[in-house]
Order: sequence, then C-alpha cells, then structure tokens
Amino acid sequence: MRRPVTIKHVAAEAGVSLQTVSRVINNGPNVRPEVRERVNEAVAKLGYVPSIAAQRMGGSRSWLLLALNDRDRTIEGWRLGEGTDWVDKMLMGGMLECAEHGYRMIFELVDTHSNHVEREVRAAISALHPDGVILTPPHSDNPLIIDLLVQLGLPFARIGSVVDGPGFAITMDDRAAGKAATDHLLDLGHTRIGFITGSDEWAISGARLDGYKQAMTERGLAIDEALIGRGDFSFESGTAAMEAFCELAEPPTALVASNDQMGLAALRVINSRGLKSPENLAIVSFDDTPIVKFSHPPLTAIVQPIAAMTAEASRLLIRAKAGDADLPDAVVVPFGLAIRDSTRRA
Amino acid sequence: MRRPVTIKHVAAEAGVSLQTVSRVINNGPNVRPEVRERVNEAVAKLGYVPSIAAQRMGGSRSWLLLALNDRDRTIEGWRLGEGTDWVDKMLMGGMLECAEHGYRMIFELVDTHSNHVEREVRAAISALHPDGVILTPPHSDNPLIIDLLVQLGLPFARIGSVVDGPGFAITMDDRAAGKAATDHLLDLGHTRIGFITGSDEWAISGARLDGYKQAMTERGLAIDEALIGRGDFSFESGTAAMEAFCELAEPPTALVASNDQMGLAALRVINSRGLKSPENLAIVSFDDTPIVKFSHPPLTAIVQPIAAMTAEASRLLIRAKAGDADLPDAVVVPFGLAIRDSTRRA
DNA sequence: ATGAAAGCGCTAACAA
DNA sequence: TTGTTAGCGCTTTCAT
Repeated sequence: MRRPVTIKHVAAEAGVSLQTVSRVINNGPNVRPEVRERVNEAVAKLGYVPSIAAQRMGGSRSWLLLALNDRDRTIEGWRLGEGTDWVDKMLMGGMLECAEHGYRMIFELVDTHSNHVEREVRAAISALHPDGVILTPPHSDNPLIIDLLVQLGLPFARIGSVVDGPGFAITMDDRAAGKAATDHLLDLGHTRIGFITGSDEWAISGARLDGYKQAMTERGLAIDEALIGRGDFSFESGTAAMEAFCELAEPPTALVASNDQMGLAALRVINSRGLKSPENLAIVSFDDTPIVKFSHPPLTAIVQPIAAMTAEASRLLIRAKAGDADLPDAVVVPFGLAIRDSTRRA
Repeated sequence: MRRPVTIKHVAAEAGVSLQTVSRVINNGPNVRPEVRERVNEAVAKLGYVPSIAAQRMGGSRSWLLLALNDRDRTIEGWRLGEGTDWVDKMLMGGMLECAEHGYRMIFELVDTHSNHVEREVRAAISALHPDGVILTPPHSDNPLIIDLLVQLGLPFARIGSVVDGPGFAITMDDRAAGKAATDHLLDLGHTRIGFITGSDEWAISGARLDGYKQAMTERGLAIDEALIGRGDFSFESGTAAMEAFCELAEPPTALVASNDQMGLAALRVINSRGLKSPENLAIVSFDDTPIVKFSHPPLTAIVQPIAAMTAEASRLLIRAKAGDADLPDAVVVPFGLAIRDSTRRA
C-alpha cells in the first residue's frame, strides 16, 4: 500500500519549491522553461496527479460539474427499460467533454415539484462545490433552482429551455426542426401533411408547429386547421389525433409528430386500419429515441442533439470557470434528421 | 453570493467546539444527547452540509465510489443509440444505492486493452481518492487493474466476473439461468431445443450451456450435439448457427440463445424462410436489453440484473469502508425471466 | 522568477 | 464528555 504521491514529492524530486510545482501544474506564469521542464519530468516520473479535493481546499477549482436531472422522470425511464436515452446521451456528451478538460461530471437526481428542491440542490452544491451546474428539463425552467444558483454566483447552463434568463441557454432550433421535418415530406411530393402538436406546457411545442406552418406557407400551401391535431406528447394523445385524421374526408398522406411516442401511436392507428407506412402515410417524428429504430417501418426522425447540447454546456461552464469572458449566453445546437423507411419512396 | 456555511458556523451557533460538531455529524460517541440535539438543530437551522473535499482532506472518507467501464464498448453503445442499457442500469442501481448512504458514484471510461490501463486507473484514483472501485466487464478480470487496487489497499467489486480473486465478486448464476431458460421451454412441451453458445472467451458462455444440458438431462432427454450451435455473441454468429439448425433433418422447435443479438438473428433467419415465432420456433434469449422488447414478436429473455448487481457492489464497498467486517466476498444476485410473445402458446 | 507563510474545512490524536 | 492541537494537499497571498 504505497503512500500516494503528493506535490511535495514532486517538489523534492525536481529540487524546487511547492509553489513552483503548483505553478507548472496550473500553467501559471513566472516559471523558466527550463524549470518547467524539470518539474514536468518529475511529475511524469512519479506519476503525480493532483488531488482535486486538495485543489478545491486550496481555493481553486473543484474540477467537478454537477448535472441535475428530474428524479421521477429519470427513474421511470430506467424502470421501463425501453431505451429512453436522455441520461445515456448526456453522459456521452458531458462526460467525454469533461474528460477532455480534466473535469468530472456528477449526476444527481432532484424532484422538481417537491417544495424542498432548493434544499436538495443546495445540499448537493455544499457537499460537492462544483464549478458549474447543468440543468435539464424541467429543471431548466425552475425559478427556485435558477434563483439559488444566481444567488450562489455559480455558473450554470439550462438545457432545452426557451425562456430567457440567467445562465447559458443551450437549445436546438425547434422551429427550424419543425420546418425541416415538413420540408422533407414536401420534397417527397406530399401536400396534405398532418401535424400532431406537443403539450402547450412546453414552449417547444409551439416552436415546432410554427416551423411546420412556415414550411407549408413557403410552398404556397394553405394551413388546414383540420390537419393540425392537438397532442400532449403521450401515446394516447397521438392515437386520438391520428384517428381524427383518418376520419377526415381527405386524410393526410404524411405526418409530422411532435415526438416519437405520438409518431409510433400514429403508426399503430393506421396499421390497425389495414394501412401501411410509408405507402399510405409517411411519418416523421421528433427526438429519435432508440424505439423508433425498431418499429415497422423504422421512423424517420428529427434528432435531438442531447449529447451535443450537454457537451456545449460543459464547455461553456468550464470556460466560464477558467475566467473566459465574452461567452455567448445562448447557444443553438444543430439538430439532425435521421431518414428511415417511414419516409422512403413516397 | 452568501458565504457557504462551515462547521465553524454550526459550532458557534450551537455553542460547542468544532470537534463536537464533527462527532455529531459522524455519529461518533461521547456526545450527550442534549448536546447532540442542540448541534443537530444548528445544522438544520443553518442548512449545513459538510464539504466532502474537506472531509477527505481531514483523513476521513471521500464519499465517492468510482465505477470503471470499458471505453470502446461504452462509446460504441452510445453511438449506436440502440438502447444498450448497461450504463443506464448501472446508474440506476449504483447511483440510487449510493445516494441512500450519502455517497456519490463517479463514472470513468478506461481502455482495458491499452497498455497504460494502470496509469489511467491510477490517475483517476489519485485525483478522486474514491472509497471504493466498481469494475465491470471486461475490467472485472483485468489483472493489471486488480493488482493495482490490491496494492493500493482500496476496496473493490468485480461485477460479472466468474474467476476467483480478491475483491467482492458480484455475479448472477448463469448456469441456473441457462437451466431456467431451458426449463421454461420444456414446460411448454418442447423437446427438441436448440442452444446457441456465446464466445468461449467468456466463462459465462460455458455456464449457460451447462445449465441447458442439466435441464435437458433432468427431463431424461439426450443431449443432441447437432442442437448446440457455436456462437460468439455476434449477430452474424447467431445467423450462422440458426441457419445450420434449419438445415437439420429435424430442426429444433425451440431455442435458447446466449444473448439478445443472437436471439434476434435467429428470429431474422426463420422469418426469411417464411417461418414465424413462436409457432415454428419458440425463442428465449439472454440479457434482456431494450431491443428484444421491440422485435416481432418480442423475445422472452433472461434478465441480467445489472442494476441489482451494481447496487450490491455499492453496498458492499460502502460497508467495507465503514469498517464492517465479515462481508461476503462473493454475492450471487438473482436473475429474472421476462416472458414475452416469442414463447407464448407453444 | 522563485520561495515562505497562511489558510481552506475538516478529522485524527491528544489532552483536559 | 468535551475542547485543543496538528495536520491532510493544495493554492492563495506576500516577500524576496
């Protein structure tokens, strides 16, 4: 059980003071290249890695980023085990970006709706002293959490939040995505395109619908209100909306669903009526969770860039902590469009 | 930006010394109930939460558990986005268990095959000073990592490792699972049951096969070597094995596949021959990753208890750090059997 | 350009 | 049963 290597050992090995080693480690100024070299050699030779606990105690960074996710939502996703991959994607984007900069990302589950959110968050921060906090929906819009963070003077990023406010706002352009989804169908020759909205409680629902409308209008097509179904992101609401479309004298030949669940619901509805996709209905959904790859046919979907958004959040927070000024207070991350069989050969 | 609350503030508030507060926080002895009460009130009033960095500096626990996953495997899983949910399940089991005890779990990706594994692991440990380390396959059997941990005197758990060695070995009973899968098919009335093995490089492959053989033998059925196909966990190997079965004069009416990929491959093979499951072939696969829920039909599968194993690992490490003696050095976690349409109505 | 001193928040070991 | 002392490993001052 060897004693761990500390900064002292490095200093002794290189024949300099603690302070000089510290300067080298932190890329500080005022060190002759020659000395710097010698210290680095000692570091390498001894396999020295600074203790982040000690660094933090010394008044420097903690090299920790705290990511807050909604407890119920996350656990429910895990329990179902159906591949809701928010957490996976966050890790992919956040962890890898953090690792790039010597940072670590710590996950924490918090009840948004509980009245002691503030206490939960405060406790996590007191224990960890993170250099920054990443908020995911629905925390991204929680005023209690945001106010606390502001009060604490801790840099934070709000992922997927469209409301203005302090902290870095990391989003995708939902309006543009709604337009891209619709354009894809228009390009395939469709003109009667249905749209199923998300819940009004989410600002992104309106944005996605706006994109649809813009795409239609730009091609000189009138907006037919009968082709706009009201959903709330649930499978059931998708089913209801699609069934209404089917009752129309002239049902849509293509559909944009505001999330995967509703897209799959629509597919199920037409299947139960003996219809198929893409022959009778081309479908584009939003989010691109794993499930849409396994439906028959697999669904074309707008890819929500969760990993990229989390990576961007991490990058900004790390730069903020490093003292970097003039950082954008909002970043729009490009979305993707995964084309699959539900929109092939129109 | 309020100054954070430290142990000093609590001490002042309660009118006692730092040490007494420390004792209360750590449930130490030698504190009058009355004083303890007073301190707790001060803690609650001030919303005090100890800094784990400072606790660790003071020579106590770091309240951190380090979980090591294979870099390539993990990233590949994320990249594909097909819901390989090892990480998700680990978080679910590990994080929740850790939270229960005031611990945090930090994830780290490490290249098993790299020749600087040791350096990578050592660096993570030096930086974090975790109280314990959780190893997942293939790290669980990596002698470089294991030796390092032993040398460091750090408690660690090896998940899914069947080889003997130091550290806590957390496993599921793969032999029993192989038997349970086979028994399930036997109970349905099948007698010609095929088996596709995993790669010989994994000890679990042999265990699963043994379970199959035992189940067959116990029912007085002979082991037909022609019904044992050699696979290596890949989709392709599953395809090859199933195709060989189909060429038999008397093909199997049921199948146990040593993982989901090969189970899905078998399903694909029979579908391409105009056959269906479960009518022509009842299928049970191993692992129960999300994808088997979305095949047609969904596959019955042995559920690998990843969350439970990680939770158990966390529990043991935390207890070990707490000084708990007589802990088991091996724990077998019960597996599950998720029955789905691929084995209904035989 | 470098080193010495003080202190971060906490816990061990010791004394009272 | 309590309080006092001395660190833990590092980074800030501030000297030199």
